[in-house]
Amino acid sequence: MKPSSDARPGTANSGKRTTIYDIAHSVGTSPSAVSAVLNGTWRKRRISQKLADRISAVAIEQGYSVNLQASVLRRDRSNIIGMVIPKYDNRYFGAIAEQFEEGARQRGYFPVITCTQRDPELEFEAARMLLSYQVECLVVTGATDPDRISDLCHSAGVKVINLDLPGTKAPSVISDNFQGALDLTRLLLRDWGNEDGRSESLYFVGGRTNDHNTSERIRGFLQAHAEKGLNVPQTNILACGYAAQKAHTSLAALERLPEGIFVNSTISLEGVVMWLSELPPERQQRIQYCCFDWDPFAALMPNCVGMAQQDVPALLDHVFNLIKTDLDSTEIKQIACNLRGQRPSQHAGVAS
Amino acid sequence: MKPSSDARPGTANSGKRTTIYDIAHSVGTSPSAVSAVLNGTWRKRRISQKLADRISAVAIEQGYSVNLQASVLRRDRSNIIGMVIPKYDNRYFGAIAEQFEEGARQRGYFPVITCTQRDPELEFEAARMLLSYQVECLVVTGATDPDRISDLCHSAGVKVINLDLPGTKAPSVISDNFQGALDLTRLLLRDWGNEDGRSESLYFVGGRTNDHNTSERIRGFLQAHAEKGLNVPQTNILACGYAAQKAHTSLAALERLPEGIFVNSTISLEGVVMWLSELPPERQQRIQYCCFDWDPFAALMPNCVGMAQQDVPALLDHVFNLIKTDLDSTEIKQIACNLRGQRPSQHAGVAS
DNA sequence: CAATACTGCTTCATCGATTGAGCATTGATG
DNA sequence: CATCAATGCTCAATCGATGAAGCAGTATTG
Repeated sequence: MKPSSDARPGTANSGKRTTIYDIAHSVGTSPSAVSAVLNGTWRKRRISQKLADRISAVAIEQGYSVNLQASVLRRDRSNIIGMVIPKYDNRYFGAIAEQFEEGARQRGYFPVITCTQRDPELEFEAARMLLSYQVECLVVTGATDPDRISDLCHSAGVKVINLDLPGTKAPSVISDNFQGALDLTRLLLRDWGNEDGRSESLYFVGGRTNDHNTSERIRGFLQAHAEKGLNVPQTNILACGYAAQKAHTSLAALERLPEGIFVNSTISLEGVVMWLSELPPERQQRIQYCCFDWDPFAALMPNCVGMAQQDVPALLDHVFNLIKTDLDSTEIKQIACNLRGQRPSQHAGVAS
Repeated sequence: MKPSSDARPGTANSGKRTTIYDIAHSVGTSPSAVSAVLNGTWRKRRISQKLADRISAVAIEQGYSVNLQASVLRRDRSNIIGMVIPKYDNRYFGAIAEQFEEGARQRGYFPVITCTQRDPELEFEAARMLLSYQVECLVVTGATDPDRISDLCHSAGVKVINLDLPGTKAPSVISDNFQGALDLTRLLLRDWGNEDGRSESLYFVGGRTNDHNTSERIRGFLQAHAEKGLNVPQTNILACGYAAQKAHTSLAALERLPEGIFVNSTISLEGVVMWLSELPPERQQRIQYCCFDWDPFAALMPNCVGMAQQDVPALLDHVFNLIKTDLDSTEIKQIACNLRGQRPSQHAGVAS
């Protein structure tokens, strides 16, 4: 026997946590029998029903719970899977986090998520930390430099998957940003040049031109304009980063008001609606927008023509499939977005 | 020396993770020297600068990272603090999660958050799981039955703190729901009986009457009515739970349209605005609402008169203070909310 | 020059759970 | 009755990191 033999049987072992040694002592058996009973391998290890029952009873009575540090250390598998995510402050990342946890639990994993505030250095440090906790697999969501983290994981023999933003050194699962942006822009441009008599090209607000998603969305945005024979001046692309304030500032700096805006994320949209709300009502009403990503309130705002909702369940299904099949490609899987148009009745409300 | 001596020095130890034994072997020194160097205690343990440098170099070269399972098992402290949270799908819980992580990291802890989908059984299981990971402290956010989790933690000698919803067996940090609801209701009732000629009492939508926050908010709601000499019929309280769909259904079932609604959470508000958007525009415009909790888009919706934003930084400050001082009271600390009124220009927009 | 202090490292037990190997005991078989 | 198998359990090594104790060497002191 090893530790604390001062456990008073029958009373909650206050202070220190109960171990299998405490229980073995109370029951008068060996730690290995206790271990077998409590981790479910006791039938295989030929422990009698009677002893198993006694051990279980004492374990419950003393409020035992395994020390997973010890357990994981001994076994080869940790059952922990990690996720690095930039923020929790919008529906997209919120849904990813929730469904990652749910999917992980369903598959018998213990999920650990770390939020890294879009800070590349923190992303890397968080990944390192998760590796130290022996994660079996790491899902890197929306990372600025996913390849650096891929290298880290490979050298530790840990599976990595990129989500939302692709990398070149691990399989990636992302949305079909080009098609989504194309559809969304078409929706906003649908009535352009008709009844309303609008003819200018749209503005594009938010994101960073050097990130893959933004550049793909710009490509879709431009193609939709080309289809209509519209030319987009360089100055209409305001890829000002992912902060609400930046979008606000960029728009406020414009000399002439835009007629329509393609907003690159709900975060940027916060800045856009803030800016809109500061305009006089009659000017507000002229400005329509659409937004990549979905939010239940934003979708019902008066000037919102449509949103592209990323298919989070499908994204995570693919992630978990990759985890299972441990395919070690560097393929980029693209998932279609769901286009959500404005509800008709609200639309009517605006027109009044 | 203990494990894998087949490590080829100079190459990434593919497959298996590098351990201090591998490094000790490569450098030609002892594991304990390696341990001391890599965890920073080497000066205290009188390791020479020269040896420390060689060890560090090899560690970096081989991509070493500590096995925290082993490390935590050996030490008495884990540095892990856990949080159980119901959802990530709104700004309030999103902000709590983000700031919990940030605050924890600043204080040298490793935060682990688990999302439990408002499922009491999952809340309990998740808490149990976090205990198995040797958390030093557990923050239980918005739990249905926090006391049951408190018992669990006490028997394991682990500190617990309730956040958002109070319990009786651990210190709690919550918002001042009564005062917040009182202020918010007053705001919505401000013009009642004047220009608009409205005289009915408001409706209260969302939450559960048997949860502390909802009942406190109802108390504030009623008091604001009493101040105006308004009587609130029992049928105006629609505490239909925390799902958007429930709020929608409850409102749709009403025979007469309400003139004003106090919405108990942004989740419920989703159902409310959905319901509103389905009404004909001229009826929509008559219905004003306010909402406990804050969301940047919801705050700018045409019919929104105001929101009560819970003070997440202050809430978490108190949580971390409690963790530090390990006070074992069962006190309930209440934090004031910030009332956020509708921006004037948007208001004007609605009136037009 | 002996006693003492200091430097720089290694040895080994330990944290708690897991698991292959092995030891009694009982029952079945030829 | 000897042999073999099955049953029910215990022993002890192990996972990787940690740190108290200890052991050589070198430097300092009286």
